[in-house]
Amino acid sequence: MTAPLSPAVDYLSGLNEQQRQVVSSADGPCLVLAGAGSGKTRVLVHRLCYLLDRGVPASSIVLLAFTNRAAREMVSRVERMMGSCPRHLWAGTFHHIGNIILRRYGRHLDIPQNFTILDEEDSVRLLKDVVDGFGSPEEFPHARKIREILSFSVNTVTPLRDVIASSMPRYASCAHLLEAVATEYQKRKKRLNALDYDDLLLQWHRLMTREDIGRRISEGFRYVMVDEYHDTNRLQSLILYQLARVHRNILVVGDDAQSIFSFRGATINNILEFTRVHQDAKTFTLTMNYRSTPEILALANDIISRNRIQFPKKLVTLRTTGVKPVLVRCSDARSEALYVAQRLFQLISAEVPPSDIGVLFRSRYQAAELEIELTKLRIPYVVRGGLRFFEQAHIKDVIAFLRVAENLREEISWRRIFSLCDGIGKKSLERLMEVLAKSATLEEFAAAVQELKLPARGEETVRTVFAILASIRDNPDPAEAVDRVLNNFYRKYLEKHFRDDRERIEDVEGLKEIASGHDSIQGFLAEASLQESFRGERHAAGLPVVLSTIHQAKGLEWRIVFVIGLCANHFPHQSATADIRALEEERRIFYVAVTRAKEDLNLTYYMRDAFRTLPSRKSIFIEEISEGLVDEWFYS
DNA sequence: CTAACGAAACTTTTT
DNA sequence: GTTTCGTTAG
Ligand SMILES: Nc1ncnc2c1ncn2[C@@H]1O[C@H](COP(=O)(O)OP(=O)(O)OP(=O)(O)O)[C@@H](O)[C@H]1O
Repeated sequence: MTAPLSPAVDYLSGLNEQQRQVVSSADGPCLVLAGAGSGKTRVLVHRLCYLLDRGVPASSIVLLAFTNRAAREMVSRVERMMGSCPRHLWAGTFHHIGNIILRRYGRHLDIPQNFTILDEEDSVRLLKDVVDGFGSPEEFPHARKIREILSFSVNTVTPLRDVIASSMPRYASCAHLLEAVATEYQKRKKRLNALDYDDLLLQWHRLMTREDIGRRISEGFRYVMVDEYHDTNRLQSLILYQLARVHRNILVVGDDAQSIFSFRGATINNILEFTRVHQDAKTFTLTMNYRSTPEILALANDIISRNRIQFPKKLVTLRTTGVKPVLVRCSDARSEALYVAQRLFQLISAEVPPSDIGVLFRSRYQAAELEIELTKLRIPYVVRGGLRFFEQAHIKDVIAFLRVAENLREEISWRRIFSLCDGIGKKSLERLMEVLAKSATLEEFAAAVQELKLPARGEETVRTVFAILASIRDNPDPAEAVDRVLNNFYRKYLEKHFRDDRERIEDVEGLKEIASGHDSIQGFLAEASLQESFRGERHAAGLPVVLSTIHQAKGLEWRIVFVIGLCANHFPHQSATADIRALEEERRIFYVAVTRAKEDLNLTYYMRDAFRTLPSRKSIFIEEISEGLVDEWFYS
């Protein structure tokens, strides 16, 4: 290999000494432990460039991030720095990488190449079906709850029984029944040729522990890098261990104070045990914050210092003095929305780029009032959090057609499709499912349905469905497929059943546009279940203001940040106030929100909840702020 | 057997 | 706001 003309030293500029150390010497297992805004992500990007520059093939590097958006952002930064796009770099969430690997090597585990990925709603539906089959006599948790428990058990690598005993003692009495449900659920997934989100990790791990194939995969990955390591779970740490077992070049970066995903099994034990699990691991720390003004950091430090079960940490900055964070009291949720909307309007009128502004909240519903006001003022925005674009009912309805075209056995989508059919009710649906179970091909199924003597109207709609599916199979172009479903069937359904059919049709047309970026249905379906895109994110007019849950704002930054809804009733979340560990995690969520701001931080709360007779008051996280760290305003 | 209507009971955070 | 349940008419 010839020496590159541009020396690797380029990628060491724009870094401080501690950061340079990591970029140039993070071989072997390395843990970078550093606070918010200290340049962890920047270090990963520079390290990537450094490796590529020295001739490491992109295809032998895997970058695991918490969201696909974050991974894309890092890759595009690499691209900007190197001036070219690194081809075949592995970058994405654990689930995304797991999906690719299982498509490629799944046959070693008897997983067919065309498996369907069940999203959360699909899993719950399947579980509900299983539970109904059991006929629950006593008090039994809701399918949603069961999914949560099973998922937690998989992600923490803990037997179901232990999960129930430790976090769901209420259901200890029916633990045996829950285990039976779990077993049946696994069987049903197998029969449907489907994997749920947890399986993407679980089966990937199973694959990695196979001596032959696991070693071969690991051999392919010379460098493994992980961002946001504090929000990985035990199963993920086991995958990483196997993934890096040949070359042992594993670089993880994280900050225990920003761990906010314990509800899906994330644990800072992964950080704490890293040097023990990976022999001879090096530890690096970055101590300088480059993001925020001293005033913002003073508040952040004050907030996190209230946590008892937390390693003490103080952020230090070189940035010059700015303005104190502002705390604004409003009368109710609407007036808070009015205040924020007006401020945004002023800022944007004063030529502040909307993309410099972020509005953050604990829960998705807290953005509702603000959305109304922003629409009135014609301020473009996107909301990140809550229901993803691909999880909307009308999108899933259309996707269901592509899913069964791809995987005939996938009953969840069949049920979905048939319940859209005029003239098909509960009884016909069950009969159709019985026939499906006995059919090996689409033709067989269609033929058997003819014999069924469905009600006349039902018969006709079902025939339309089969015609559409046959045409999708003959011409498996994703965009064409979406178009055919919409125009030969679904448009009529929407017009008949919904007042907001126009919007929904627009969404489906948006779906078609996304589909046109794919040449295989399988690739398109993977995007639909694994990408975290939200409504309006794609075709947003101009640069929209971002409204985001704090969870979705991880790793991001804005010059101006608003954190809204800091009321006792909403933040910390109600169910998290009793348990100290849960409460401290809520405090970390607030800490993450505050540390997103570079220069200008605005905190708002209100005194009256519209739908409650109880008065509201400020969040305890606001109450406990030390004297003199914020300026208090009132808005009415 | 299906469709349509209204009441009631949920609604944290994510892949 | 949305899903789920029961009731009733066709
Ligand atoms: N050496 C440096 N010189 C100048 N700016 C820097 C330096 N290191 C980091 N920054 C800037 O500081 C900001 C925070 O960096 P980065 O996002 O990498 O931090 P982080 O540690 O990943 O933060 P978080 O933990 O909040 O995700 C970015 O705007 C980045 O460009």
